[in-house]
Amino acid sequence: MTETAPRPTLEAVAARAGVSRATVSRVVNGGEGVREILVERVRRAVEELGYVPNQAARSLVTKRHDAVAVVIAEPETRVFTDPFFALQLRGISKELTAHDNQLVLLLTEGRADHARVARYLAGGHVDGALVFSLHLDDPLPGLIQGAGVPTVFGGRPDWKDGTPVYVDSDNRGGAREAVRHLVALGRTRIAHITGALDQTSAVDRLDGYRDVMRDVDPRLIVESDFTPAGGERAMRELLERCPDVDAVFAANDLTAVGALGVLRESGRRVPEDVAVIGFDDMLLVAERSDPPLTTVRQDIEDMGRLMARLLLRGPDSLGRDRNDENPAGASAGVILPTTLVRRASA
Amino acid sequence: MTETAPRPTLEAVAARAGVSRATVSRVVNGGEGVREILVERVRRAVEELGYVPNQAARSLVTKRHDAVAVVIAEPETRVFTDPFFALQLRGISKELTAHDNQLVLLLTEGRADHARVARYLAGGHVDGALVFSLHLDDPLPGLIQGAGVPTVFGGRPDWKDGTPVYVDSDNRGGAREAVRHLVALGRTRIAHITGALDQTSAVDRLDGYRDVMRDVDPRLIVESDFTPAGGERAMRELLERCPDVDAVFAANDLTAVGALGVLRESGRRVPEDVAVIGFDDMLLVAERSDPPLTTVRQDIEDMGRLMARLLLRGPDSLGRDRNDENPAGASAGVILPTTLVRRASA
DNA sequence: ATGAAAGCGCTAACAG
DNA sequence: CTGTTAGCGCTTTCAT
Repeated sequence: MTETAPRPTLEAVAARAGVSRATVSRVVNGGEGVREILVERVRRAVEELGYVPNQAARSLVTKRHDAVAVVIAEPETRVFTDPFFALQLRGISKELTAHDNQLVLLLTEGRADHARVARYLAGGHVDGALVFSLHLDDPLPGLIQGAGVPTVFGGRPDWKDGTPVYVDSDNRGGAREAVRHLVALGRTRIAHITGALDQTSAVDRLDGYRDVMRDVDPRLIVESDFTPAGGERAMRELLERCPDVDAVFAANDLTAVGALGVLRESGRRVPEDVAVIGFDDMLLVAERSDPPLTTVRQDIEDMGRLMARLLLRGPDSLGRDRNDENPAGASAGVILPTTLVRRASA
Repeated sequence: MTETAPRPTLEAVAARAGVSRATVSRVVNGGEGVREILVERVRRAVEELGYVPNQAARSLVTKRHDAVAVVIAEPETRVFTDPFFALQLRGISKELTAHDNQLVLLLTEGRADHARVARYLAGGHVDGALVFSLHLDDPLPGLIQGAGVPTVFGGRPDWKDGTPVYVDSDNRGGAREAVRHLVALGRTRIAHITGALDQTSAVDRLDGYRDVMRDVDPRLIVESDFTPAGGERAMRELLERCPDVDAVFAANDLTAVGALGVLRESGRRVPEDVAVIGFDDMLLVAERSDPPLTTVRQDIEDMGRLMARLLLRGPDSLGRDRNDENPAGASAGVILPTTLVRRASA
């Protein structure tokens, strides 16, 4: 259709405003130290010509890109079945937009893409990266760390060395609150169906459960995988091992819903016979399960926003304040609070 | 931490390989017409130095960016409650990656962002755009069309003038298939709960329903909004207006689930008394509803992939083949087939 | 406060 | 087939 009309350049604006390119550049970039009268003149020229700076040319000299990469590893997982992902992106997008940064999305499907992503990041095309990697053994975070790009992780990374900057929900605290609620309800045989334990979120939730249930009967802990089917399997096993169970804290809502089904099928009433609590507050399932699920909510969008903010603020802004209370080696993580949402299941 | 180590340039590689910059450039861009021996030498130098082309410098001269924008308008809508969005992005990402293109994500939250997006696209930062706009009266598509960037729309746009390139599911055909199935089941009082009629998908599904139900009792059509709550409301109204309804085709799964609840509550059995069919095959709800939902599936990921492919292939590849059967004015849309997935509800 | 000039790293004619 | 030479559009000293 329309040939890409040649866009006006700085030169054109300068000519039109009767000043030099340098002056136009100054005005476009804030207008510091330029006479008001000229600023005005340049502004008008920009307006009239519909001038938009050429980002490539600018980047070439400034070495900045005003763009950050968001890398999401292995999206086959839960990422594509729940709104997590979308909410996170929304939070990130809002924050980036507010700072005039672009969002470059990098999705990876296994090893094959690792090299590509690493190369891209190392290639200096973006000013930073926000990375989500769900699995503990994922080599990608390591590669990225090696790419020398400022990075903020989503979810606590399984790191030994260095102090990665990350943002996470208070999985452990949220789990504690859930279990305490169950205790307050007078339940004594409180079980836990774990998530996939190769993810820190699952580990942390298990730890939170253990914090409250000090010397719990180990049979009350069943390992699962965050899926509804996994929840069903786990609940069956649980019922077999401990028919007297009177409460279950599931690692997420999907698992909880699976458990709910098995419980009903076994003739038990929820919450009368067995109270159930989930995690995530995934509205679509938590609100519409039978009975509606009591669960631990995390503010996903806020998490995304915070990650972006941390990244843009620069590597030195975190845990390195003037009055540094933070001895070397402390982890630079930000933990977001969770809240218990009471519905009918507990 | 680490200062951005100065990245090696073409110059450096050239020096190391003992050739000119031009030769290195040729090799890096395919190596056509360069002696094998030199190609080899350059390749090694690139390898050893860890050279990565500076995209900004390249774009500056080629005017290409190997990047496409994905703009998703008004994500407060359903976009953030179902996996649609994520699947679409995955399809797009795969295709773009295969062609070494980057994905720049532009999310908009209302009018305020329109100008920003328009400016960005008009700014010539990307080679094309894939745009999703759900609402008929959304001004964004118009702005984008005006930006002069090659664009492919996701979902049939509500266009009068021009022939926008778009990809859509066969909403109308899918609806027809669903309703025909209901007819084949021997149902005679087949109702339709529509989606939000300011979206073409809802309109098309309604049209599909009408295609089969020629002179249907108008009271069997209830307008709704694609939400579970809307489905409940609509189903209540329907039951009141037509207590003899024996089947309902809901505009999507969420709506269908809402209807399911009301039906159960009213003492009707599904599918014995009333058969129900949804649309989308949103696994999380369709598979786990009670009873599991018979529904029309669309291949969302494929839709994304196709959009990207169309865009990369260039504006002239579509409906403009040598043997042009397509008179001027024909719409350049690609419609993807849907499939009826039978579960228990119909 | 403003302009002149020198590149940023790369590709694309054009010679040779 | 390979090297030389111009810029692409912008920022940034450095003078003025």
